[in-house]
Amino acid sequence: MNYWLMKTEPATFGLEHLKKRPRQTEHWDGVRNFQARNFMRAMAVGDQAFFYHSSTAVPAIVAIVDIVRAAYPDPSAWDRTSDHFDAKSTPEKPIWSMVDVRLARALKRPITLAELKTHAPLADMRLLARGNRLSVMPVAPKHWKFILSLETKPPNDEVEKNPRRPQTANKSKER
DNA sequence: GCCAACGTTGGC
DNA sequence: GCCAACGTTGGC
Repeated sequence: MNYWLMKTEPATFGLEHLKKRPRQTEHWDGVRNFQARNFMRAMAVGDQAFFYHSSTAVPAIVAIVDIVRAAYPDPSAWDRTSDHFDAKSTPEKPIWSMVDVRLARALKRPITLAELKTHAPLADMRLLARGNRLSVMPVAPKHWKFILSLETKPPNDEVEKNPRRPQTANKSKER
C-alpha cells in the first residue's frame, strides 16, 4: 500500500465539496501533466492520499482520502466544453487518466504548508522541494506517519521553538 | 500582482 | 535534437 498527495484548489473543489458528493466520492479528472498522470496510474485501490488545498490563502493538508478505483480514462479530455479538453485524446486512444477518491476523514486540524516547512524530518519531502508543481505525488511512509503525528499537537509548538528568522521592528517590505 | 520554476510547443 | 518563447503553477 502506497501513500500519495493530491492538490486541489478549494475555490474550485475543496474538502467542503468532497463532503457533499454522493458517498463522499469523486473522480480526480483534469490532470494534464504526464508525471502526475503516471503517479495516478501507479495507484492501487486501498492506497491513501493527503487531500491538499493549494492556491489559497493558507495552503494545507486538510484530509485523507482512500483510492477506491484505480486509473481509468478521463472523459473530460474529449469533452469539447471542458476546460481540460485535449483534442489529442480520444475514447479509442485515451491519453489522460483519473482515479476515484473517497473521503476517509478530515484531519483533526489542517497541517499547513508553513508548518510542514518547520519540521526537519520533512526536509526531503517532495512537496517541499524547490519549484515543485506536481499536483499528484508520492509521499514516503515515514513522512506520512510523521505528518499524522502532528495532528494531535498544537500547531504553533514547533514554530516557536524554531523561529524562522529574527523579526525586525520595521514592518515594511524587504527590498 | 509578482515572480521563480518548470513543462510544452514549435521553428530550425 | 536543440532551445527560445510561451503558458501554467502556486507560494507569497
